[in-house]
Amino acid sequence: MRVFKIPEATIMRLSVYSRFLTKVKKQGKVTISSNDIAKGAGVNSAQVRKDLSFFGEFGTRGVGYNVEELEWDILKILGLTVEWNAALVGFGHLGHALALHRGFQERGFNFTCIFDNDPLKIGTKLNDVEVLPLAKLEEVVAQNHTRIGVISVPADAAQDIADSLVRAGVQAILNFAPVYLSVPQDIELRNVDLAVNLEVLTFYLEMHRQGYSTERTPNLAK
Amino acid sequence: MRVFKIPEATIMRLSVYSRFLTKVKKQGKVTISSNDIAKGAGVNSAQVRKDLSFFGEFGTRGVGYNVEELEWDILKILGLTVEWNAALVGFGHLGHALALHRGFQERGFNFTCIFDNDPLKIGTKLNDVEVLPLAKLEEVVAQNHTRIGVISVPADAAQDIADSLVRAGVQAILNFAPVYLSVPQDIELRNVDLAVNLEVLTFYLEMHRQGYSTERTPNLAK
DNA sequence: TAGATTGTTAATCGATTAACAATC
DNA sequence: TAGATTGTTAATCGATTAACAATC
Repeated sequence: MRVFKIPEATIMRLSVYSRFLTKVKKQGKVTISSNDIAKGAGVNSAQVRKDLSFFGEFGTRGVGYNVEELEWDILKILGLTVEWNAALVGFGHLGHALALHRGFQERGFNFTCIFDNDPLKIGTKLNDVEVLPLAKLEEVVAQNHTRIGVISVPADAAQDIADSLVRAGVQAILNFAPVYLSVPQDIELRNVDLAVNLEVLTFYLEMHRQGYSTERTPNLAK
Repeated sequence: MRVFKIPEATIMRLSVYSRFLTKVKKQGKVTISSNDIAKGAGVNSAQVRKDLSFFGEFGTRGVGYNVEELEWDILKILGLTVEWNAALVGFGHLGHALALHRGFQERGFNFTCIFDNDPLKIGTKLNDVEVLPLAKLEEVVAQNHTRIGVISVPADAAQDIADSLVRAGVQAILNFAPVYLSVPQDIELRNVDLAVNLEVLTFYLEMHRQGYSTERTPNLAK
């Protein structure tokens, strides 16, 4: 099997580039340089060109990139030229916010099934989608061939949910619970940890307060 | 000024370790090895020891770490032995979920002021906190000496909000809007991009579908 | 003492960046 | 042709990991 090693940071940046290109396209720009993309994404231009070079040649020397074509090419790389269905598990405040999140809709993500164990939530509907009990998860997710599961349940329930999703046949899990989940090697798992990012901030504030300079690698987030 | 270079990945892992230690403490364990912490956080034991070594010596050779002491020491490093007040800007679904997010409360984060520009939301209350109009942001944040701002407004409004927060004197910003924000160098800025993480998953699913193996660096998220 | 596990060094590995030939 | 900008190489930089002496 062909092996294709791409830094994960590259994938994350491509996602950022593509959204920036969408914005630039709306402003009517037709052509853009790696330098302008870099400024719009907070990285340097060599990084932009290097990231793209993993996947081919997309620009014209001396000219730059066609905004619309490059946007489309990146969306193709990310698998975003089709819509994706996902199962949402946990319909609390965060789950609710995710289900309605504009940033997901804009990029073609749909939550086609939603699960919770709260009797007050079960049976309610979000648009056309009925909230189902957790007991139905494996059956429904398997039947729908849903490939992506999103976990927004409390930390102590998350591992059980992950296990259920895996048994139901999902191939990828996005986990919002602040806990490390163990899943089989062939399952793609990513964690979004809201508190971790806030704690990075308090760490630096605390360091500054103590009179330390905390120079560090410039990175995407800065 | 003393310079203190710590990989940001180390800080993020410390946050994960400390939550795992809290869990372990509740289970009644008194002592733990770097190997067990590593398993609980999905990293290897050398990484755990290296991460800690930036800040001192916390264990006993041949024995391991005292769970409660290490938990506390890490919280101290992260600046989490005190409570933190933050300003929340944007009280839509996501802002609402963040304000009620258990993972923030547990770690001592309070949103002591909330802003939105929707007349229907202004004047409503969340617990004791009244939602104020954006026009009040700079005045209130400055008066309260709020050091952290959290942005959960649509992408096209985020830069203006960031500018306001900076003028109001915040030192750190956590941005949930899917856009790169430009802020002065001395402001700590981190982005939580919900869609980026989902798109990393679709990228790998798409690669697999096309018959590529996407071996890559094992990392914290996996 | 024997076994266990830390703290740290040095090697390895991988990602970022500078520089420049290619070329529009 | 002169100027601009890409694509790519090689150098640099930084983070991870293996290995082991220190030591409980």
